[in-house]
This record gives sequence, structure tokens and C-alpha cells, in this order.
Amino acid sequence: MLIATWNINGLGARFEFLVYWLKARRPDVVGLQELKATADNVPIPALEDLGYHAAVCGQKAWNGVAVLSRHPIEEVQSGLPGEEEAGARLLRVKTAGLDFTTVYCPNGKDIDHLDYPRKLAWFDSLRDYLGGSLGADESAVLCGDFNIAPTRLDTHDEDRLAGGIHHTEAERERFRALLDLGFVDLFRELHPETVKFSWWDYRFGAFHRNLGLRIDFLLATEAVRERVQEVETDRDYRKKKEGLIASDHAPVMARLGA
DNA sequence: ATGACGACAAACTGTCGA
Repeated sequence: MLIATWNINGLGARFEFLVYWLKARRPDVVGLQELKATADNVPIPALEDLGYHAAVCGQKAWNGVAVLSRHPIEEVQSGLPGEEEAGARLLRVKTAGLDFTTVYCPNGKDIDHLDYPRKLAWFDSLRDYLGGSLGADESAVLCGDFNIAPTRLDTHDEDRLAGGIHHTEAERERFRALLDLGFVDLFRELHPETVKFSWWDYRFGAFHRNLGLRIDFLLATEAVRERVQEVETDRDYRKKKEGLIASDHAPVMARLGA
């Protein structure tokens, strides 16, 4: 079974590219972020034709998350409780035997911006919400765009960027607090020393110079981690495909055994 | 190296992203 997370940067702009990727990789379950679309803008019949069920937590223009699954989906939670003002950023479902949550965590903009303390507070809310509802032996996945580079291995320039947005100790504490709930970072578990990014700026020729960040994660509980065979960043799909423009994020995928 | 890119809403420019 293949699970994945992907910030697609606009469902309307990316749908054809998304279909292309779904056909190529055939993931069983995928968490999508940054739909920038409402639920009724999601082309459900086209997804059904490809064999996917869909659950959507959307809003106009910004944010928005969804789960696509080749297995039936039971929606558990749409929106992070207490953080409604931050937008459509969390969706939790049961599918394929998993407690599967996908999140689009706030960016924060800059450490001097009002959005930065709001970002930290949002992570506190996420920890409190999950901490109160996560079963110890559960097969749970928490995936998405976390907008935090957890360690110096997860950024192209720790020396220059440390202390700035995505690289502050306060953000990194928030990330570790999620791990403390019983999650592990699947990519880092399998590749303790590997520098591989999941996001590259559209500007500066950043992708081709590999000036990126690893901010998209598949976190999972031990029951899932035991099943993991491989984890990879689908870097090839950060590239233009048949004239279609890619997202600025690459998908991150994990192969699970039975 | 902070400009370059791209999406979106609304309007042909501004805001946001990370």
C-alpha cells in the first residue's frame, strides 16, 4: 500500500497534473494541501473515474485540504477545533485501516509578523486536539505541509536561515511536541542522515540549484512505522510535465506492507 | 542574492506563498 502527502498549490491550476501523478503512482491514500478551492469545486466524478473516493475541507482562494483514497472514507473531523479563524487546514478520516489526518499548517510569514505567534498557537491547538484523541495502539498517520524545517538536515542553509521563519527554535519545539504524542517522521526514520527537500521556491532557479526545505512530512505511529518498506520524495513531479506546471512542493510517499 | 515564479481574486495590480 502506498500513502502520500502533497501540497498541490491550487487544485484548479493543478488538477490535470494531479491526475497525471495519480495515474503514474496509483497511491492508495493521499493527503492534499493548498487546494485554494471550496469542496464544490473538487471534480468528484473525475476522481471517481480514477478509482478514488474523496473527502474535502475547503474554502475559497486559500488553504484547503483533502484526502483521496482508493478505499472507502469515513470522515472524522473537518477543521482544527478552536482554530476556525485560521482557515481550512485539517481533515481527519478513517480509510484503509488508518486514522489518517492531513494538515496545512500556517506559514507564519515572518517572525515579526502577527501570523507568527498565531502559527505557534495553531500548533499548540493541533497537539492538544491530537493528544486528546489518539489511541496508543492506533495505526495513525499525520501528514501534510508543516511549514517547519525540523533540523539543520532539513534546510539548504541552516547557518543563514536559523532563527528565521520555518527555522526557529519555537517552531522546532512545536514539531517535536507532535512527535512526543507518539509519531515518528517516516522519512527521517529510514534515512537518518539524508538531505532531501520537499519544497523549492519557484524563483531563483531554486529547484535546479537544490535550494529547498524539507517541510512536508508523513508522521506515523509505531503500528504504521513497523510496516514501512520505503519512503521517498517524488522529486520528479516537482518538474514540468507535458507542458503542465508543477507545484512548488513534491509529493512524499511511503510504501507500507501488510 | 529577496528579484527572478505562480495562483488567486479581482481587476489588468495586489496579496500570498516559504
